[in-house]
Amino acid sequence: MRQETRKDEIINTAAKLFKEKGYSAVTMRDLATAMGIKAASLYNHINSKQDILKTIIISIAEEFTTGMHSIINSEASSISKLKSIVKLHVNITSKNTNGMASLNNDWMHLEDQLNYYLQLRNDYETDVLNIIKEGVSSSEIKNNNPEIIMFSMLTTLRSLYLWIPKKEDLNANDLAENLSEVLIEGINK
Amino acid sequence: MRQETRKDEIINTAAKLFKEKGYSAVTMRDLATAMGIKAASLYNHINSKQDILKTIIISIAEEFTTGMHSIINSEASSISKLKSIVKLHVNITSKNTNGMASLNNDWMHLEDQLNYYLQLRNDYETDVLNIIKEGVSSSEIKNNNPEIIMFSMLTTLRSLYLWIPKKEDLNANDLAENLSEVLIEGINK
DNA sequence: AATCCAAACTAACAAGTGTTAGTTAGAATT
DNA sequence: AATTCTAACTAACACTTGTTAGTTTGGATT
Repeated sequence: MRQETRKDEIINTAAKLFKEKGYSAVTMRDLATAMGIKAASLYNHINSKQDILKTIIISIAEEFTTGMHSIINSEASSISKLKSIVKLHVNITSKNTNGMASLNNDWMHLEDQLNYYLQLRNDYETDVLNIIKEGVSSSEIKNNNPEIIMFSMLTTLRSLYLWIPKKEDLNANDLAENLSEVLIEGINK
Repeated sequence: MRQETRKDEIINTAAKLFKEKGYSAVTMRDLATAMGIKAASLYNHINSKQDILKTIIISIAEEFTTGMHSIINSEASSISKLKSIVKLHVNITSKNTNGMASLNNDWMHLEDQLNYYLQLRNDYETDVLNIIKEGVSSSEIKNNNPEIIMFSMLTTLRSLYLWIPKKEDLNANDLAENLSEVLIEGINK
């Protein structure tokens, strides 16, 4: 457990503010006030506002990519791969809801790293879609439009950052379990 | 079919820009450039930047409220009420994807109307939740956590604005049909 | 012909933006 | 005791922000 540096504190505080108002609406003076210091002092620790955003988003995006690779390489049914994806989202989001908000809402304000992010995101979606298509081929999954299934799953999972903080009583495993059930089995009795 | 005024053009253009970069990142000069005029000229037609956001968001929010009321007052099973909600979202979103983006992403930048918006939103969620709970009581719907069901449905439906423009070939009815199937019946064969 | 009006313009404003330069104070290390 | 490091500070910069005031233009209405 590496201990939290001053830089980490700034980045975490920034993520929290970005979640509330969005990247563009948060000023360096807002961030400084939240830290209890003056704006100029921030620059002893960070390079730029943009660099804060980059740090927040890219690290999470890469975490998802790593997780997805290990799911793809596992020998498992399509359904159980989808369940692992649910778990992956619940786990990463639980650890860092504020960062997930930035990833979801402020990725378009990335500058140098925008294309890299878009590539990671696109690859990820393709991977999910392929798992669903495999499931359809092997008759595990109903032959609905695979893109609609992907869209529905991913948008739900991407919105977890809004929901997890409100339900702190529900632990991560239970949530993943319940969510898998709803997403995969439906709700009709 | 009321014809589009200059003010409407500005608001629609603003919604498009807000979708791409978010309310805070769009300047009045950006908007003016997109309209092919100077920033000051905008003020012959609109009162303020904030007023544009208000117009975009509140009208849509009220449309949802109206739709929900007629669904609640209908004599229908819980499942078919949920299907009507899916249709409501598909219809409203199809008509105005850009506005839906603002509603989803920039509501927190509302000033005078923020509390009103939050009230509409909260009432709407409560209505959805009650429909689900009724369905559970009447054994139409599986006894999963009703809040998880609501969360999953609403986040999917709220993200339609991202998806509909990419799939213009799919007509609104087919999309609503497919989406209902996935959300209600699940994907497991 | 005179008036009105919609819709654009130029010029300017006060406030706020991210960031840099240079400095200071205390704690830790040599 | 001298030095380095961490983390703050003040002051300032060049630029951008939303918005206002006042003016001009060309077409429609009287």
